[in-house]
Amino acid sequence: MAAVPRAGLTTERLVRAGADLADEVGFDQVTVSALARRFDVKVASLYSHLKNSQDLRTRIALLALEELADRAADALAGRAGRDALAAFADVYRDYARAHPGRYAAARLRLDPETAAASAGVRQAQMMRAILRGYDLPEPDQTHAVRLLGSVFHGYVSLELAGGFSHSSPDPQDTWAWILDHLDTLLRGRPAS
Amino acid sequence: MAAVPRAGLTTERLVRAGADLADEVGFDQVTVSALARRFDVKVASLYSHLKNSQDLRTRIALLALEELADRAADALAGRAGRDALAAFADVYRDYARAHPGRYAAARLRLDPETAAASAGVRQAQMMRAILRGYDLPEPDQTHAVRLLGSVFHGYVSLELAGGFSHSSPDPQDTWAWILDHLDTLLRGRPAS
DNA sequence: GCGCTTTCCTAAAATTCTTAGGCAACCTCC
DNA sequence: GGAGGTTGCCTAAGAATTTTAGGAAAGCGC
Repeated sequence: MAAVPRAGLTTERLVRAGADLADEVGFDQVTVSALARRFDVKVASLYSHLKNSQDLRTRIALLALEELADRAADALAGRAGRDALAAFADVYRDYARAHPGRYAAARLRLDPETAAASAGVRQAQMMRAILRGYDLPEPDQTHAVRLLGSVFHGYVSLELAGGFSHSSPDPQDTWAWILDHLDTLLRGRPAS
Repeated sequence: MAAVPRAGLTTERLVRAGADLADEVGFDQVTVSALARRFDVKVASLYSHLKNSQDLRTRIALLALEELADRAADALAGRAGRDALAAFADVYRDYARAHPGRYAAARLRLDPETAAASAGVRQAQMMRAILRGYDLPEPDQTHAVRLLGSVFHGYVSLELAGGFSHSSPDPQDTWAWILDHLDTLLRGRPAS
């Protein structure tokens, strides 16, 4: 009898392949069936490694949050102030552009306890670390964390949705303008 | 024979009901089947009024964009400066909180020509009208349009995703803080 | 080699999306 | 008021996805 080689499925590999699939065809096109096809395996086989379709999506989201946090941590090393702010912001923007499916996954609504155990927490901590350089008293610091989160997510999200495409000025210039003004705002001094 | 009363389906009614459904169960749970159940009608019957499932979602998105633009236009009447800015921002936030499914629909990626014919264009025009009160030269005005869009969308989106829940300070305070600082930023003078 | 666990399978049910074609209700026009 | 055309909703059917249940075989430890 022909030996039937194992495909070597693991939750890890499935989630990573699911993330790649998301980047290629969009997060909401990620399906257990498509993933099975990619591994040339029957659909039911995946259910030994994944609880269900939602479980797959959640795991991709957690992977994306980890990757984002890792990159942010790297980018922040040795930086402070405006430098740190820009580095952090660029990580977000670059990640979203390079991995739109993963980025969309990271925006998935997680139930509170899953969210609390995710790398999203690390991201918030890094944001606070950046803001320490601006010496804001509470509750301003928290307000600022929320503002930065909103701007970064909002901008990246709109740019990804094609909101700024084919229009001048260059989105890159807007990005720099925004970072400049955020820096100024956090310093409490007027823009040039 | 028992008279079989017509359900009175129209594209209009279906889209409105679909939007309500989105608010109740989430935009991505909006399905042709669920909509048919709601009208107590067979699924295939909807295909006389809707091209397909994607068509339904697109129409809900366009409805939401119209509603948002209408509310924004109402809110802006007779206002200028910081007042107009806050009124516009509150329309977004309030709409998203009252109609989360519709708001999610409004974030749907539309193909460029559909987007160009949507009420999204009116929203951008209103944003520029608000900014005329701040007297910004180009390209700063465009940068500012993008910044405001990012902040409004980003904040509302994060708040809706539960990002600020159960944490102090009150999100309402953050919202006011952000609007204050945006106003200041646009004026080019330091915050108090 | 012998069992045990893991891995992947077949089979089957439920749900959704979509198209094709039919009958009956309604509107128009004589 | 009936004839004919149009519209509205139907039945039927196929394809895809999700999920569960249970089976066979591969590879591990002894």
